[in-house]
Amino acid sequence: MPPMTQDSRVAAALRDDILRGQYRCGERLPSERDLAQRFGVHRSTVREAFKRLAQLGVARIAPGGARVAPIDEASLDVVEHLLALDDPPDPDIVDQAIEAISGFRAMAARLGTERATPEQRAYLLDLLVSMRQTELGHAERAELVFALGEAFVEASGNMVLRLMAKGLRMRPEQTRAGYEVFDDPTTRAEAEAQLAALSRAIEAADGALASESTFGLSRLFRLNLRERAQEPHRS
Amino acid sequence: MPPMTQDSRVAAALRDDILRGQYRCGERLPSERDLAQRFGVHRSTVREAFKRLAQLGVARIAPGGARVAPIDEASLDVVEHLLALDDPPDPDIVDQAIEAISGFRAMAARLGTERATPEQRAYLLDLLVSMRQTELGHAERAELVFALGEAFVEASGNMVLRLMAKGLRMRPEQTRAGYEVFDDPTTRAEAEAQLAALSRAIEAADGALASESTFGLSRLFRLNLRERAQEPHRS
DNA sequence: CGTGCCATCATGGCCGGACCAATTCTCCCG
DNA sequence: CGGGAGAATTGGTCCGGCCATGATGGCACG
Repeated sequence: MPPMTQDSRVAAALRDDILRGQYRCGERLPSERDLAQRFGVHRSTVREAFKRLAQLGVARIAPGGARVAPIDEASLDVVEHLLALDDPPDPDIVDQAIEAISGFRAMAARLGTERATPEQRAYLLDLLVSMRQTELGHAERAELVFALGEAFVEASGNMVLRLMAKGLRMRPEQTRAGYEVFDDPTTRAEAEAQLAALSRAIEAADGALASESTFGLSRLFRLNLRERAQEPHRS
Repeated sequence: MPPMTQDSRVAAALRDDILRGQYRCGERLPSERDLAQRFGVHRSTVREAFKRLAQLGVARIAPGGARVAPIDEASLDVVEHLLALDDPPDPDIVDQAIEAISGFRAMAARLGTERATPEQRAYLLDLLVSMRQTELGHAERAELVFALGEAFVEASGNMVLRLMAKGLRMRPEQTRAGYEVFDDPTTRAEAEAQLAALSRAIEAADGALASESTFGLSRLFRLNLRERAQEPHRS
């Protein structure tokens, strides 16, 4: 869908190389002229790719040579690419992302619950009712969980939150396994309890309770997902 | 400190124009050739600037014309520039940013508290003790508050959290007024209570309590800051 | 008068080459 | 072995040009 231009191709290749750790932090990348020859493009095309890498925060480009930037100078946007690097991605990265998303959802739930209009509140409760239906495939449930997060962000009316959410979206197939918590009777009961608490929180505009129950729910997903990731693949 | 290259100059000018709303969303930006003439640079320089804008997510560049992208396609990194646009910046943006930061700090406090090593826990408690000192200027207090947030993020050991934190840093002078809560006896008592709760949370590795008390503390700052912003300037 | 189609133009994508200043590298000298 | 001068490399910017693709306007037709 995105027009595959040459400069984006080059940028993607270099970005993935960097994120994969092919160049140590601080190490000099090949020169623009070298890369131009290697990729069979003009130097100005490589320069455009470099500008994107610099904006992404993975490279620092300066006279004398472009160098790999320390990871903590990167933009939040790199997370998306880190998760897309391999298939399956590094389970460690996935777990950290899920954990961050759990925390973020708790935060969105709090702010959203405190600010929601009556209509938004009704919609949120609607989503929760849907989620408690017995017969739901993992895909449908994943969609509801996603929609719930988006609804909280929307209800918060906070643009910064929206931008954060954008940087934290994961591909559905990477989270789907988490929803198996609804298959096991024990974990299902706990999930149901958290959903009930979340409903009460929304009705009462209780941000703290919304935050807690959302985090508890996300933790169930996360722990389940981590167990699944540690099992040997059966495909 | 960053070398002021021509392309970064052009990119900054266009970015600020866009963020200031000079171009409506979806509207076509001037052509590369026009801008090159307007800024007195070569077209390839403008192209490099465009690539950065595209990576920032504020412009979508395609054959036929570059267009302004909808705000929610932007990177979290735009927040920094939104806050730097005017002096003083739009109080609405500032308030949303502070709110998001409050939520983020609560989330970091939770994850950090649950994961901290004994050494990190000791350091966190140390910071809290420092913050409860009576004689502290707003600047020193601001530094401590900042350090506390960074310490929680560090303790969480979560890289995604680190990246989020980077996108949420505010300039000290924009938050300093919030620390006046320690001047008023009433709010000071409340702040002290939250700090005490946070200490207990860290000692007990109680993530939920850490989250609550951190959010409560941040809210004090935020409400105070908002009041100050609404007062007429006395400078 | 409205409408759909086609030629034309403008725009971005990319290329080849060039010059400069600053950095980095190399090698020789002390 | 250390240091400094000169050479090579590198990024920053510019020039001018070609191409394919969207945008645009005018013209013929209904």
